[in-house]
Amino acid sequence: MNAVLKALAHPTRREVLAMLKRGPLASGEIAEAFDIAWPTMTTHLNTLKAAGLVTTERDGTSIRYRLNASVMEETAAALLDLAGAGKPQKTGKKERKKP
Amino acid sequence: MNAVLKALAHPTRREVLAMLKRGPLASGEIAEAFDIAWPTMTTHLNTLKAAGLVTTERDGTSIRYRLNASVMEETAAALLDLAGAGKPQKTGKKERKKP
DNA sequence: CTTGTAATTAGCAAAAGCACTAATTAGTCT
DNA sequence: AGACTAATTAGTGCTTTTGCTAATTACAAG
Repeated sequence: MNAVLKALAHPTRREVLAMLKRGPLASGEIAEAFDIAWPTMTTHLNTLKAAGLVTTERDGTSIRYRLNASVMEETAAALLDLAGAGKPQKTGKKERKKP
Repeated sequence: MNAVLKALAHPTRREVLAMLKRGPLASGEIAEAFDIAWPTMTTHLNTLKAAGLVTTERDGTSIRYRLNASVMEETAAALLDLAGAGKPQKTGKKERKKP
């Protein structure tokens, strides 16, 4: 969760996520959309990936980055909990996965 | 929004917010609950205040810090939006498949 | 195998963030 | 007013983050 919030704490990375909302993109397509060097974007993408906010898959010559919405949804839920909002919190219990 | 996410990107500050969820506290009470020097906590509290996550009010000899839940709720909503969930954005697109 | 395209890793410098001690302000209470 | 308490500001060192250029890997195609 710390990694996720740290990843979200940079405007460029949030913009990348907003781009990926429309669909998966290749690293180069993302880098071209910004005014920064390609290796710098690789660093940002690595941060997002380490946080679990995006996943990657090879597609021929390029690598596609895909948004992982569930991680962000969980984080939003955690924030709502931190705000003391409506839902009664689960006292730290994580969602149970299918056994 | 950037300031809010940056403020949330530190464990100590999130713990402070969790404490304040139970009710407003004085700066000293907060600082004592952690293993850091008082001035360091003042810096963290200033960060939270600059982000709008807390408000302050004088109460006799001490200063009370109070959680501002609405800012965090708005941030959570923004994250959900970034995840593509909840309210539709201006595109109004909902889970559309690629043609 | 060699060339070309896509993307990452290495290595470095500038900027920002965090925590500390010492000094200072703000307000209360005799 | 003067002393005492609560909290913040100043100034400093250290670590992390960010962004760059140059070099390198990974894969596809001729």
